[in-house]
Amino acid sequence: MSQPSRSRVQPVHSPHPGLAPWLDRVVCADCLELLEQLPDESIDLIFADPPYNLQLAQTLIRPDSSVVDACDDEWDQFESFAAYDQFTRAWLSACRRVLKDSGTLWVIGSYHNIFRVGAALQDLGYWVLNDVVWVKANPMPNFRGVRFTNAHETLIWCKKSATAKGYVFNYHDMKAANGGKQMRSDWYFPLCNGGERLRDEDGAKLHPTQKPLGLIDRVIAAASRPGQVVLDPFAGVGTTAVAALRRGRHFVAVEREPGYVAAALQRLEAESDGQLPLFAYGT
Amino acid sequence: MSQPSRSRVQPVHSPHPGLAPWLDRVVCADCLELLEQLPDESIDLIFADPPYNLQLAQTLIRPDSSVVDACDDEWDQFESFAAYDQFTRAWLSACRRVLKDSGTLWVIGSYHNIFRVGAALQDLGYWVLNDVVWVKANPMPNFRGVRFTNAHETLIWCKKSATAKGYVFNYHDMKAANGGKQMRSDWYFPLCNGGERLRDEDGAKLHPTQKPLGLIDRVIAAASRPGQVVLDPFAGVGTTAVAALRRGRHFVAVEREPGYVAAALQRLEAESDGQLPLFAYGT
DNA sequence: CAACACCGTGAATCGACAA
DNA sequence: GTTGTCGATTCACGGTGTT
Repeated sequence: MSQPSRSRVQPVHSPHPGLAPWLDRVVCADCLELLEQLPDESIDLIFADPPYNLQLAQTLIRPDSSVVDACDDEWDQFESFAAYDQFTRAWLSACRRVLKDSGTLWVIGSYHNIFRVGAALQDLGYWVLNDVVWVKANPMPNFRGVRFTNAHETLIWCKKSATAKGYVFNYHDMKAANGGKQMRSDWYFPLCNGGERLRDEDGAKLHPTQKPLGLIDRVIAAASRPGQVVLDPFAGVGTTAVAALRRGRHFVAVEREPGYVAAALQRLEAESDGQLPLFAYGT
Repeated sequence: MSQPSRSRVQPVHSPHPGLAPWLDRVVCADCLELLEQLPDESIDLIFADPPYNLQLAQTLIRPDSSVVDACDDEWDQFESFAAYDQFTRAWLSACRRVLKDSGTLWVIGSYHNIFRVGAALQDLGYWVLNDVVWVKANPMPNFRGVRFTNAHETLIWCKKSATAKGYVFNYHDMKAANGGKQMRSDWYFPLCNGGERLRDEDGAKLHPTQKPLGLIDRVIAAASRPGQVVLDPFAGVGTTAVAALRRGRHFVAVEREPGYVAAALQRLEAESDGQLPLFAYGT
């Protein structure tokens, strides 16, 4: 990891010392390499959407004989559960070092990986505050009729340790957003599609698993305050960064795939309408 | 484990050899002791609602009897998780031996234990088919307003191995029960209360976590056929047995606490209206 | 222009059996 | 183990085109 190669338009008088080179940047790097560069206890909130290790065995055909466009990307391939566990513990450990004692971590996953992630974070000393289910309005059906429709994903929300104090939970905002009743652990959102889904000129999706902005917005609105720093170690096409920007939070976005980084930068520059400093590439 | 001490009213001409002493019985025993008595590959469906009280697991299983610090000590957490994992792997292994190759296992839990259970069963070779969330119609609010309302629990449905064939999924029944559309992985049920909740003369709950009958009925209806055998290694007050009985499935119910066993027997005798053989106590 | 029909698609661990 | 055959199998939403 070298320093970013493009300088910002304006100097930032940051209340976040040591983060300046990466603050409000999308950095193209392996997340472990970048996390090594960040100071201890510098991050308020982490949202992580790691590879799910789907282990797809064959092509899936719909009843109308069309082929499902599966997530078969190289970055989602792991040799074994043991290899996935090692990867998981590595990034969770690195995140724990940079997380403030008052900070919290969110991870999203499916049954393929979430149990392993949950056990690993408990083993590392994180303390679970809630698990939350994203109930999908419009999931893909089970075409063969051999299982239940996979209609949800799971998020885990945890603090740094059982004894950690001072984490942010904007209880009243959540209650207000839920019609005056306490926000529950089941969240209903549609899949990311329509105009929100990023596509190339041919209409192909830019990212196989782009998350809905509304989902991440709720995470940021619930568990951070304006001016705090949100880290996304698997930033993809930058949905977390966009949500942070709109909510007035700083962000540090890390993504290994240059194509995703380019899409995220384009999205953020459109979002900020030229008012934001330029966003930087790492190496 | 001795043989049951009370004989049945009628001989059972069972298509389930080796299970006769425990078939359609509530056995008062530690589940590991009873599982040792069951033949290999004799069970079609297992529903397990294991304890997740870490303090309980610690006092029961921790090998040494050293005095531990308060439960907010990190080392203590590790010890506690390790003890719980050991307990989990033991009963999951025993269940896997008695499960038919075509059988499936369900486990229910909350964020306190479900990640550990899920990782353990994957490590043991079970293959997850679905995770299912029980979305609670009427959850207990979070009185202190420091977290989201804990409004769901998680069930994991798995088969014996990735290559196991022939598991039961009554797709059309589930579809019909869902108004003609595929049954999804999010199930909406109220908590067990009202007339369904078992209480003593003082109105106190007989069991702290009695599950709603509708939830377990859906599990049995989805994943077993009439005449098959359902095992519940943590039977509590016998909800699984009642559900199996009503659906025409045989059951083997194991529960360590005599008070719960007594409640389950009373419930089943009322349920069967004298038509069932007497239910047996183990030791 | 409104209403309707049609089509594409989404983190998916998606057969059983005989030769 | 591999291959070929037979058979059973989809929901919600958004975009486009037609009536």
